[in-house]
Amino acid sequence: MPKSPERCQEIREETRKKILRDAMLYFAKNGFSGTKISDLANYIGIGQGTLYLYFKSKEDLFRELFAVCNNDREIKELKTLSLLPLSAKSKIHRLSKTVLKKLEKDEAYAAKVTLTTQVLFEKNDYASESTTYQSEIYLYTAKIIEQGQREKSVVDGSSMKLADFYWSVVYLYALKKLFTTKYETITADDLERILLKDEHKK
Amino acid sequence: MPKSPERCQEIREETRKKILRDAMLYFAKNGFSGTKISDLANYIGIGQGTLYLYFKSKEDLFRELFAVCNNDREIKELKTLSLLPLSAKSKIHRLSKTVLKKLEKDEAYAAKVTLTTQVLFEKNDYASESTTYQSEIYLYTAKIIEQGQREKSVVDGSSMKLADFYWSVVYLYALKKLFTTKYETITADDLERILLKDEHKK
Amino acid sequence: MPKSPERCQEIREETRKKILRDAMLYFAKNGFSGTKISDLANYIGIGQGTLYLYFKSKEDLFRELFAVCNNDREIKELKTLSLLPLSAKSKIHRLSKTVLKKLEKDEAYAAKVTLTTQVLFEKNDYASESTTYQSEIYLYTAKIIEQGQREKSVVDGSSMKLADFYWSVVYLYALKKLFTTKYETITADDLERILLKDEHKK
Amino acid sequence: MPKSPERCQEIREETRKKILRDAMLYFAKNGFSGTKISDLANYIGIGQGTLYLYFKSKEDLFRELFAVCNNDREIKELKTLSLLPLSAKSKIHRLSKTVLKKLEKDEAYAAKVTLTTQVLFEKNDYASESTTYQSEIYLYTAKIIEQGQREKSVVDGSSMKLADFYWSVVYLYALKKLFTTKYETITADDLERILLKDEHKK
DNA sequence: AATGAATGAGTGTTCATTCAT
DNA sequence: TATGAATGAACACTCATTCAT
Repeated sequence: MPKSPERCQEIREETRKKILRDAMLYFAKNGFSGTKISDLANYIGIGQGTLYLYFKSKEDLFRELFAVCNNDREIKELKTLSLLPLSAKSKIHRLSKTVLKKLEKDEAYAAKVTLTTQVLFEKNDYASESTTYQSEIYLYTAKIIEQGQREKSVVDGSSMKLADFYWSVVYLYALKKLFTTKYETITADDLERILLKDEHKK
Repeated sequence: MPKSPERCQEIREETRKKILRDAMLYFAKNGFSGTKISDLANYIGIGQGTLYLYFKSKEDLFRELFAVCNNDREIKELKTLSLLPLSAKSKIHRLSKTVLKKLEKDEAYAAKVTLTTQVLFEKNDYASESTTYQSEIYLYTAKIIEQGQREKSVVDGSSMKLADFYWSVVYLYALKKLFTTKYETITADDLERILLKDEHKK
Repeated sequence: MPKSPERCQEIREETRKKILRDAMLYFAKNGFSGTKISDLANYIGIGQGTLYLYFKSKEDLFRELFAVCNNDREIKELKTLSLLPLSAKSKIHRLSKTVLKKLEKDEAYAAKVTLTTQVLFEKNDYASESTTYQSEIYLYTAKIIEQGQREKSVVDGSSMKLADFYWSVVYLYALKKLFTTKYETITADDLERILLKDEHKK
Repeated sequence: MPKSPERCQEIREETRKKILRDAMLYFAKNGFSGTKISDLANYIGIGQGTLYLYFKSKEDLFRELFAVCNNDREIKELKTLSLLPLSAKSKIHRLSKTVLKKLEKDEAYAAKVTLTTQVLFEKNDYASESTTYQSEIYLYTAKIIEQGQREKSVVDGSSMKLADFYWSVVYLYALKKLFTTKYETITADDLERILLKDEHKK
């Protein structure tokens, strides 16, 4: 006496989404080896066995999670930004404001960033995937930086190094958001200073 | 006839030191729950049982490790620096150069920093100790920052926030040192830019 | 769909009972430190892990076992007997016959008695609980003995000492039952002789 | 520069004796699997390694201990007693007094008895040796009992069963001596009552 | 001969995964 | 489909035995 097959499929998809969403936060807070399936299932509010109806293993769940994190419209947005007919300085300003706002409002965003970092700690096997993803983000950021260097608004130095520096700081504050109860977040000004030559005109 | 008691004591102390030193690196690279006692013992080059002659449990070993990390002359050095009759700018310059050099040369330093960060990930119970340690480091850094703000060489804003920002970036590059095979390190200039108002005079 | 919750609870309770029952015999035969969890689980016919779903640790299992042993209707039965309007001699006779029959038929009874004794060997920490339990048994036995001394059918001497003597012999034959393959059990007459003055009237 | 070889040998023998003596008590109180070599060595007051200069293994030490317990002049004494031209009643009286006095004064005797019993609990493999030993003791006791039955002073029944009963009670009070802090010991009268028909002549 | 630090096989306990319901 | 009880491989820890001194 099945419900309409489509509806059924729909429900499955919803549960799967819920698991991914909740697991992301849980893994982010506890790390891979620090996460027990029993605790995780309990946190999500489902039975342990149910997890295995949706994912082959703990490893598999983490892998998919990680893929979801990196499969994003973020790259597109950044690409679009980099192509806009604006000064590098204002692009950097816009980017910084957007990113800090997301960090502030969206815990899932922080979790996503944290997971990416965690891979460095625990699961170096995924590092290559991570790198692939980052490289796109870095690529477009580096483009903006190079534009800024031509416009003399951005400091000298390897554009990739600077892009990495910039995003590393973003990662850092994602961690802080997730793990520190009371922290003072940096402002867009602080974040921009990593790249911008000076602020004396302000 | 027994071994000479003094020599015996000496050997014990040496072994203990060796364990702490090696375990620090291993824990830093693998995290607490990612570290198996058998692997760790193997890495150090001793039997599993030997570990338990020196430390009551895995937990206990980690705890002591963590205490060692935070019991340091570093605080003193920073305090001394903060009291020197120098401009804030040159203090910051000196500090930045010293720290980056240490990061480059001393893997143990990177490990130490990483462990402190790891506690945030896995073992929030130690967070308070960590905070205590950091707060002293932060305090003296904040003093230098305030001096710089009076001298108009350092950007405006909460001195604690800025100190936190500065050291967070240092932590970040410790992580990179330990986990990333190929990374471009930042320069002292990059690090200083976090605090300094502008560099147009350079 | 979940199993019906009531049935679930029921199963849990049954398994728990089974573990307690089987473990009692196994511990009785092998002692606490002589019992390996793997062997015990195998003997019961469950997985090692299953034991830990029902009991926190080996220690905990033993403690509960011990509590079960001492939580008994036996005390009540003895109390009732002591209050009946009968001669001490016939009370002692009745008690002796009952006890010897139980020893003969019920291996669990022997195991129970043995565990109590074992505590003396290995786990003196529980001795006080044990003593509490025994003291009630002893108390009512002593009452019967005192009645017998007034009736001149029971030998002189401290009633507690005699009660202890009587039950000690019972314990002894419980041990024999459990550990000796071929042994000649004593008769009720033999057991009674510990207390009764003479049998010349028989 | 050795001491005279004989003296050397002598010292070895003394140490060996000391180990056997102390180990007997320790094993008796803690059981075989309940005894750790480290604890035992500490109790004796020697290094762990030293034990292995005198005994091949823990097992070996226990085995020798057990042999020492059973290799005794006790059998001879009992044999002599059984052959004396005395009434069975007075033989039983003499035996009972001697045994109870030994129990009272000599902790080692209690330990010896306890070890024998322990074998039943933990190390059934030695049971046969134990039985051999006991059988001699039992044999001579049974002879006395049979004499008593002819003389009408001892109760009817299998003489071996009665001998076993008698010695079991002795064992019991050895256990009590070793493990119970405060206990009331039985008198020779109590012990004799196990065998003797009546005491109305007293 | 004596020691106690070192070892690793063995034991207690946990946890990812399976499976009966 | 959903559950959680059951499992055993894997892990933390212990302890009889060895060995350098």
